[in-house]
Amino acid sequence: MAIEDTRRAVQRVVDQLCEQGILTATVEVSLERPKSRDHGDYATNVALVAAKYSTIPPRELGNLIAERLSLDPAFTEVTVAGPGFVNIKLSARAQGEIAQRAVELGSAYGRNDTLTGKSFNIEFISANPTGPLHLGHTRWAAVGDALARVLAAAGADVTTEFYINDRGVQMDKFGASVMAASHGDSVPEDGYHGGYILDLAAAIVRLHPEFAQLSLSDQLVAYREAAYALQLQQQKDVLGIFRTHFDVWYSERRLYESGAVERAQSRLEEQGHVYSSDGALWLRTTTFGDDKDRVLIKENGERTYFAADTAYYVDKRMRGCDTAIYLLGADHHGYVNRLRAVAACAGDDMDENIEVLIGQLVKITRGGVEVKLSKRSGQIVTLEELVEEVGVDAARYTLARYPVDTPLVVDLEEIARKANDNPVFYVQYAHARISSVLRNARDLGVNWREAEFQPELLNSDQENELLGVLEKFPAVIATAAELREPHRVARYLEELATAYHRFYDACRVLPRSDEELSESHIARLWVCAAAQQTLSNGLDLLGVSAPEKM
RNA sequence: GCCUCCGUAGCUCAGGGGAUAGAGCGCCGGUUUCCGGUACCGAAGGUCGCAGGUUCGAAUCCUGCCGGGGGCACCA
Repeated sequence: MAIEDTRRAVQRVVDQLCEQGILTATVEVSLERPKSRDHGDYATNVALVAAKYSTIPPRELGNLIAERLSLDPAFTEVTVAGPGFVNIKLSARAQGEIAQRAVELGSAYGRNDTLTGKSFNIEFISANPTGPLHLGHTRWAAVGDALARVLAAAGADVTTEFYINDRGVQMDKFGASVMAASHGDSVPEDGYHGGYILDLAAAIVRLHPEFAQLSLSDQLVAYREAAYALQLQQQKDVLGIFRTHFDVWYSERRLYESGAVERAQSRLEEQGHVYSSDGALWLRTTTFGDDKDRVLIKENGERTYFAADTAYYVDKRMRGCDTAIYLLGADHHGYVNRLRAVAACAGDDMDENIEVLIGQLVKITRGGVEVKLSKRSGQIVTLEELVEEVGVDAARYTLARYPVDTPLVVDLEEIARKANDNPVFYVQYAHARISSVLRNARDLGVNWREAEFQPELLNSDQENELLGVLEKFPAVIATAAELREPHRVARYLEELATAYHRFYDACRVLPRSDEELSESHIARLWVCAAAQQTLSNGLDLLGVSAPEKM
């Protein structure tokens, strides 16, 4: 019996009390899984909350609720504790059915419809195509991709998007740097200095020897465009290795070429938030909480980067998403208010249609010594290097298991050296261990799926605990999606792995050599399969593999 | 100065108003006749930055302060 069924049962009792005039108003029942097992499978504070609407003190109210609930055969024990908590113990049968449900739903177990009918556009990373992706982008690759999967698992329609900043002076500096390198000259002072510039230059000289014949100004363009194409492809390749998929790669140039910038501007003008001043064209973002108004078109006639931002937002919405989610680094937090104001200026609801998630930066240490990241000096740790050093699974899991608003310190040596102590391996190990047990069952000719499953046999503390954890999975996904916090999935998996290991330690799954196969073994195999499925589903949400052997 | 995030065990961090504040690492001590010991059990370790407030109840919500990170462009 799932938590929601139980909650409804309690709700019915509370509603009844209201109808009978014992409560002057009914209250929404919230049910939780208590931290301590002594407090039952489920607990509710409803008596404490409802006491406001009654002359009866909380504890007595609790007794009243408990009395009525205990009539339900699904509950073996309903008690009142402390100031008035009602603690509920499920029957082994009601609890055990969870295993069967998880197995039968398979990869769909955990999916729910809390966000069904809502569409999201999630934009993350959005790096300049002027260099390799580095660690600053990596947290977003892991978190953004996991968030997209979590939202989809909660029923939402999700589009992931990467915005390519391929216009402006940075691109020209990039092109000039590569051209200089290809001529054997030193790179301009304000250019890009990483070793990758030399590699790009060498590749282009090999692919396009004819560039040398062009005039210098034509060469600059040719080198810029060739380097852009190579660098963008390199970013795509690395993200592919990192299992981070983007549905849409949206180029800033396309934004201009498609007329989206003009369309957005006229949209904003229609809404009446655009004005001229000092020879420039402004958007009145202060109406919606920004510190100052922002310039769309500069005095010299050029559009600002901000103009492109507004166009991009309007374009996303016109392409059909309900909510545009932006994942930005803490160094961009000053953009939050203006972006929200843009939405409002475009006539949208800035609490509904736009969400900006700010993530704190990742500090990297290697053997306890901080690794300074600086693109200018070329001292960078790239996403590619990280993957080579620790692997995709460890990198993704490590970056996705923390809430994004806490600064993160990751020690590269520690992740690499102590791979076995890493939480990701703990979780993966649980999956591999179960896989092994199920393999052994197959080798013994045990066909547990065809045998009768008797959930009431699962009555030990460890089985009970494990089933309880399994049951929470859909709720964990729903919460992670609702709060945009995919790290909750990782934390949940660690809890599940622990519950499984304890179960495994206490409960023999397969018959020993001198034992006959019993219904109890069958029931435990169902639990194993349910745990395996749930671990696999959860790891998949994080983009981490679920190995059958390690 | 203004905005924002953070402050929880020696270290790295979980804890979306509830009961005795948790995990991993590190440290100390245990557990195995056969299913993966990369596991499990136990011990030690805390003024949850400080002070008020709201509440039956605050690590959690509010206010102020202290300390730290980041940000405050007609840059891209």
